[in-house]
Formats: sequence, C-alpha cells, structure tokens
Amino acid sequence: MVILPRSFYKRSTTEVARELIGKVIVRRLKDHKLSGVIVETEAYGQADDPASHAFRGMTKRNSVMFGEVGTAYVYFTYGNHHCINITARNRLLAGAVLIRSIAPQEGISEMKRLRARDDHHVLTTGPGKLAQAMNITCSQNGVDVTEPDSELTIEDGSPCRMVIATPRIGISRGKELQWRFIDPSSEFLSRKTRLASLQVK
DNA sequence: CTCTCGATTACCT
DNA sequence: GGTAATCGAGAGC
Repeated sequence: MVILPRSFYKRSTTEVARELIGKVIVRRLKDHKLSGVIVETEAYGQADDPASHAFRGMTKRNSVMFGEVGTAYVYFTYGNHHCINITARNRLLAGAVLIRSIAPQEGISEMKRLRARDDHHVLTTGPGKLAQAMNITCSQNGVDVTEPDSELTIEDGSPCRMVIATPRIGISRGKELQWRFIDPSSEFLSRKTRLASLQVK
C-alpha cells in the first residue's frame, strides 16, 4: 500500500476529513501489525470552530495542531479514553481531523485482546475504542504519519462510493456545522444514522 | 490553587 | 432512553 504524502493534508480540515474516508490507518507494534479502513471522521478548525481544542489558541496539549500537517494529535479525555487526530490545514494556523471509527482489517485477534472484547463490531466503532484497539496513547502524540517506518501511518485505500456530511458528535458548541463525515454503507459507524435526515453531497 | 467539564464508553432500565 | 465512572486540561480567581 501507498502512504499518503504530506501534501494530502495541506487542505482544509473538512476536505481532508472527507478524503480520509476509505483510507487505511496502520499501527505497527513490536509483534503485530494492526489496520482498519476509516469510515467516520470529524474536522476541527481553529478560530472558525468553537468546538476545536485550538479555538482559544495554542496550549501545551494542542500544540501539535499548530505544527506540521500529517502529524498524529493524541489527547486523553473523560478520565479513560484517548482520541487520535491527524493534523491538517490550509489557510488556518491550526487544524486536525478526528478519526472516529474504523472497520478492522489486520490484527483483529490482537485488537480483541487489547480491547478485552470478543465482538467484532464493538472493537473499533468509536474514537476511544479504536485508540484502545490499536494501543494508541499520548506516546503517539506528535508521530509523523507520512513516514514509511513510522509506528503509525495512513495509507491509500479503495475509493469510497459515497461520503455523507452530518453534525459532529459529543460537542456543545459548533453543533450546526456539518463537519462529521461517514461512509453510510459501513457496518462500523460509531452510531446508527438515520439517512433521511442527512445532507448528501 | 480550585473547580468545572469534556471531540467517551459501558452498562443499566 | 439515561447515567456513573474517572482524571487532567484549562479557565477563573
């Protein structure tokens, strides 16, 4: 497979979030290779986006969002969970795309062990779940996902037939923005989605 | 320094 | 459908 080049991430976060649907996230561990097809993402901006960690400027936690694009931004939340983003932007100072759900591909038995769950469908269907299934923690914050030898990369996949935009999940501000992107045919979305209410693009 | 609350999940009714 | 768990970031004093 081909690793997506840095130029892929030099666009608006909404474009990158849409384009990441159907791409493959690959995690290389000492004894295992884990991978999955991205089926759900969310775009986060900066001054244009009150839901973004970067909205109020740079802090210790979000500094990666202000650095080179194509970098993993991992943060810890709700006292239990890690979430992984890939930094992206064009005109703004900061930006990132949250990977919300993947369809597991390689290393499923190891993912089951890491998650302590046997059910295929609950392994990676949520940002906290997929981070746990791929053993992603703050140790991966700042990792370059465009480097072939990286412990974490994003690779090309088969083109997705359809991508739909919806409101983002779990936020209190910026709810009106349709910055969540899904492959509506996937069985591995973090939530059941009512297609009738969606904006198709 | 203290306090609030979160880009969530799992388990309950 | 509702909510407890859990703890660090960051905002406010």
